[in-house]
Amino acid sequence: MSKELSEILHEGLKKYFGFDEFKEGQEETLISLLNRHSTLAILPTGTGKSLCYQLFAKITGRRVLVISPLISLMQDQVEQMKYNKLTNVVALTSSLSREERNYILHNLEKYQFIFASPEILKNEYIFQKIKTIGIELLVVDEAHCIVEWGPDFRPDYLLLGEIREKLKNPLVLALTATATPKVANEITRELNFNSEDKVIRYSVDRPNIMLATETLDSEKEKNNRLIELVSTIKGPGLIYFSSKKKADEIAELLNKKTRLKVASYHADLNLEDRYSVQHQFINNKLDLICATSAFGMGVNKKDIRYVIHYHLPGDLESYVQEIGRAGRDGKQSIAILLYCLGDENIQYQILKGSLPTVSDIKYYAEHKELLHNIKNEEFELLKAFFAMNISADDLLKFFAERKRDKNQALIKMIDYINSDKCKRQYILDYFQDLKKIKHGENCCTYNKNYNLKQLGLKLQEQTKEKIEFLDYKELMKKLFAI
DNA sequence: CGGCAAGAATTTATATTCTTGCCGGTGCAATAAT
Repeated sequence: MSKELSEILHEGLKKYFGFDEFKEGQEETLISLLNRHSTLAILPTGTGKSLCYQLFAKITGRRVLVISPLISLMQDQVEQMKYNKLTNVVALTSSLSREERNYILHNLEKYQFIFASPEILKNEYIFQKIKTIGIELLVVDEAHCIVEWGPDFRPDYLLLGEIREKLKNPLVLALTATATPKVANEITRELNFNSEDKVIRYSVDRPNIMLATETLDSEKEKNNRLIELVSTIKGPGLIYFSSKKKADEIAELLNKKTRLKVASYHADLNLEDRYSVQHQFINNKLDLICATSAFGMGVNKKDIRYVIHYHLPGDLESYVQEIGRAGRDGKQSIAILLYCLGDENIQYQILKGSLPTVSDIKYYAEHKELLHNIKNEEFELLKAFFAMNISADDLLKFFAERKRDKNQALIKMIDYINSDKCKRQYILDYFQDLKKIKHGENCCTYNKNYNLKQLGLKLQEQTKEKIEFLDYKELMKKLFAI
């Protein structure tokens, strides 16, 4: 495009960050923004997505509001930016003391970068302050949260479009590492993109992560295999579970049966323990973490060598996010999914439990006043949707659709495990990624098919070519020093 | 859903069969009680 813009950008990159070259996607994103197009940038993990809005703000002098899903993430970002001499940064969160908060709100115009959660913007007083000083770029970090969390976990993620309107429609930059075209569409729709706006997409493929799935006959066998794997592959490593209890249990088992230092990580840990575990892991004081999906976002450890899934996640987006934490240093790494027939029941139950039942929706639509007295967490969602003035009929439709979508996504996840075609190609196809890969060494490995019909799940037939696979054990030997 | 463990019940005098219960993730903000 414009040569001049590119020059300005490179100068800024050198001046503010000390780099000579942009990473994949950064320059394209910046040019799109400078041309006044709201932009959804889907860039693989580790490409430095935050540099995009930081450099944009430095060059244009504009004020930025960054929507971020986690307080810890905001705190890390603020710290990181201050370290990089970007001092006019603040995170507005519930962890601030009354004094800090008052001071910040009274001096808000001093800050060029403001971090906030979707929830805190519901606070009228805080929102008015932000609105008054004026926002010229609205950044939505980890934008897949809109789709992943908005409909049934953090409904305030569905209010971001409204927030944008109330802020007088500033330019938007949405950032994520994983989004299928469908998810990307939903993100741009929620954020009121128009036809001029841009979606920048780079391949989700991570060539240095070998993909493996193994099917085992029993939990015992799975545990033995796990012990074997973590004792063979040189870490650091990460094991994902769908259950907090199992994560604890296996962490204990591995501490006993191997020489590794293992800790578990999930939402039952208090903040202190979470911090402690994460930092010990980052500083190589721990070899291995047994975690639920609570672990990962914002964890910047470059040398994770393997990610093992003890349980399957609910969809391939989550799977790609989770395995993407391996090999950020570009070195050969591996993702192994261990599967036992029936494992998907956990996900299926989680799925069902995350959505309000038809009878609850119908009942409370008629008796909304009763909801005010219910403290139970699971009714918070219904409260939030009723507060958005959505009719019972629309809600029923909405959740039925949500359930169908999540079911479909789970079926694809299971199909990925059982598919005997190239795993990498499978993922690329799922994301409708145009990159064509050549199946070869260190690509993937699979085991034999299981009868999915036995699970009561219907599947679409996939056309597939038979591919020659290398010997898994030989590969393991070659890849990893024992 | 479905598999498994703990406890109850049945008789098989101490082991077996039957029944019941349980599993299952992600966080924000703001408030209340020590």
